[in-house]
Amino acid sequence: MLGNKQENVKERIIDASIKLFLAKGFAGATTKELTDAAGVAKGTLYWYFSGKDQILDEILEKFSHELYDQAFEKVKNTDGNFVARFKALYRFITEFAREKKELLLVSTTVLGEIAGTGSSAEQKIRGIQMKAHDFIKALLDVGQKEGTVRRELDTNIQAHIILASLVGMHLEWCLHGDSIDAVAYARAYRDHILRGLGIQE
Amino acid sequence: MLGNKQENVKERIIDASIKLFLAKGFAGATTKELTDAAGVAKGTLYWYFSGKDQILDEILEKFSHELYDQAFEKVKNTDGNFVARFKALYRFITEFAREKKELLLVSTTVLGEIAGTGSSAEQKIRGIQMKAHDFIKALLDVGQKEGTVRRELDTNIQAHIILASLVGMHLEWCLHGDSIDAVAYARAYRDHILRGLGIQE
Amino acid sequence: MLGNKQENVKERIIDASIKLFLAKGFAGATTKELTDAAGVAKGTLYWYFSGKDQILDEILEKFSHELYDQAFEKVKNTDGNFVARFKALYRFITEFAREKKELLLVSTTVLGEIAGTGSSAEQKIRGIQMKAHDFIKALLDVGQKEGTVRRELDTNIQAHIILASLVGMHLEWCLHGDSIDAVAYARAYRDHILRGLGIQE
Amino acid sequence: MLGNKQENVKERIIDASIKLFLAKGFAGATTKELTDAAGVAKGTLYWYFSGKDQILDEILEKFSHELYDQAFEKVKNTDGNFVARFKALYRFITEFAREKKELLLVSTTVLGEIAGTGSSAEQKIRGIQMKAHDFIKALLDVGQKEGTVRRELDTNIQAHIILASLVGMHLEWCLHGDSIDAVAYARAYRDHILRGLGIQE
DNA sequence: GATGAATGAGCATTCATTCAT
DNA sequence: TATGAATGAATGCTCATTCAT
Repeated sequence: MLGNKQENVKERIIDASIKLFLAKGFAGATTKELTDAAGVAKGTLYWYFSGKDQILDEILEKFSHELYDQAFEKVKNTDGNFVARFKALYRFITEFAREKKELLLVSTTVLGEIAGTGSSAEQKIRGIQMKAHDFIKALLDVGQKEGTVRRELDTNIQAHIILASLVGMHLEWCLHGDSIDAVAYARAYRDHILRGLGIQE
Repeated sequence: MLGNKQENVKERIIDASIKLFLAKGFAGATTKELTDAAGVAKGTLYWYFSGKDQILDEILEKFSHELYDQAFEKVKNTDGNFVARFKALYRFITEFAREKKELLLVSTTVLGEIAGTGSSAEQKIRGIQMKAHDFIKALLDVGQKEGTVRRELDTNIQAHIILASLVGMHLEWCLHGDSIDAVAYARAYRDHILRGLGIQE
Repeated sequence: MLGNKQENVKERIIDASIKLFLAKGFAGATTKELTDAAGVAKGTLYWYFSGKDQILDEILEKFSHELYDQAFEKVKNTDGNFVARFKALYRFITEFAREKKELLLVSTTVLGEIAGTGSSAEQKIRGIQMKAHDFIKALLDVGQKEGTVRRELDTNIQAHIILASLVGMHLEWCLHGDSIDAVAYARAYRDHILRGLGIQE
Repeated sequence: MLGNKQENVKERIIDASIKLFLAKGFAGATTKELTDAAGVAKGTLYWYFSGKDQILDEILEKFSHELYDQAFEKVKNTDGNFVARFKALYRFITEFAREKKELLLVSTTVLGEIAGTGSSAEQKIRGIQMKAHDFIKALLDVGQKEGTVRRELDTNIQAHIILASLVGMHLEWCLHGDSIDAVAYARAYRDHILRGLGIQE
């Protein structure tokens, strides 16, 4: 089908862009590199996207949908107390990180580059972060009610801390990815956060 | 003295660069903007620096020296157990963050942009992170020996986690700086990490 | 009939092109705009025309035929002296300008854009102008013989002047079309030219 | 002096642009051709101008000042009746056309190309034309009061006609410049207009 | 030391044209 | 006939860097 082929080209451009934005930054990756890597002509980029900006936008959209939306869905369908739900969330994110490492990393690393530019990508990232923050805060609130999460903690701040920890962890993976045992690291990180919330296993 | 004036110009360029790299990213800030903000002519930049790259190098050098070297010095001169020493470290970093917010942030945010480029700035950042990691690991090792830090934790991984948390925290400040009570947030973050290490206050 | 439909498509492309060349100039109007306005796909343009250039060629052809050829025919069939024939010519042009304003204007306005390019369109415009010049000169020569047009005037130059006046008038309509009473203006212009030829009404 | 050299470069770019806009149209002349013809690098254009548009703006500014402002000044300082003043105006324009042929022509030929674009150049052209129209109308009004210009003519329309005639004459020069005896043509044109105003020599 | 005019490689983007369907 | 995805040369423009003054 035509539809398949078309989507294929668009997908190839996005995939190439994810890899190149990660390796060279958003500003550092040129459209020529993008299209060369995708195996299409320069002009083809502009048939599928309005410009470089929109590629980043679609990457973030994809990230938001594939990671957070699905993660939240997963957690909603998980029974048990806060610990079980947080572990489910963490497991999903860790698995995602293994399969779609670059998609996760590019969303994190581009963040510093575009923060403060007022671009539509920045709006989108802020939106994603806000949604994630609110979701985690709601999770923590339930955790406090059921007595799993320490009562005296400010769930708003703790949600910020958890998100910041995740972002920091992703950046570490980006910088030291090869020299780290990702599975052990992720588990240690998860337990660190749980202890930080006053939860002893 | 001439010497003073020279240093003054160089310092002005660095200060302007810190602000602009933070606001627009490294690639996004142009040399014209840098020199305009510093109040010098375009050519002057090349009297003091070999190019844009070297400005970033010197910023990272400055960051490494002013934050980590001094922080480590401070901690070395602090008596008491791990908790006291970690709090001293954390206090220094927090105070630094208040006084030289941009210097701290630019070092963090530029990170994602240049990771994977193989530039000299990337080497420098990796070096700084490694030094910081080793220092914190050593701190944790001592903490384990004195019984403050949980024995079963892998201090190598925990050092990574602590560093990642700091980086994540700085990025949060960068993105949501205005809507966050920095002092309360920093204290909560510190205690979160301590609990993550198995330390109950 | 298929034949009808084909002509219809071609006609639609030409009509859309006339409007767009007028609004945006020849170089300023893109093939996408042309085909969008005509309601056909981009590729279709190349079934009916060899390229953008040929559209302009056909517009000029159409213009040459519909305006000048018919105007000359009309004048040839008009009895009476020079004044009657000139008025007939002028009336035809004015009526044409009312009905097919854009066709007339595009032929005039594109002129400046393509003059000196050596394109086939330029050849065609020169040819049209030359034909018009010769026709008007012949008209003036007869006028002189019958004693209507002043004897001492150089009919070659006067023909140039009349043509230049027509072109200038059309450009004025293009620039100030809305703020001008076209009928009064055209009549005043006609009488101005007649007086310029030494003819008092 | 530096000032001289700088002005020289800017002047060279403007002169080259006038020639190229005339030969290839505004859209048809590329920045590379402009800078090659001026003997400077591509980037230099952007040191002196904000872009191609601004070159056209400055050309029109120059045209407005050098032709109309000075022509109007000349006419104001001319004694005698309308005929004397109109001849002075015409003489100035004709002399200008001989010395700065291209500047005059480019202002006329670009007109059709940019009409309707809403560009700043279009605003400027309209402004120039309006100023010229008002000036000529005022001249005609005085001519009517002193009894030189026919009373029953609408000076507003006659001013339009005179301007349109001038524009048409310039375009003729552009198209048939080489095959026309400019001096004889200009004089014939002038007398044609005067007769059109009801003035017999 | 300091300037800023000048450079030109490189950038994102446009668009007339082609061609498989 | 008609389509529209794909092309790539060409465009206007940017910007790190150089260098004569």
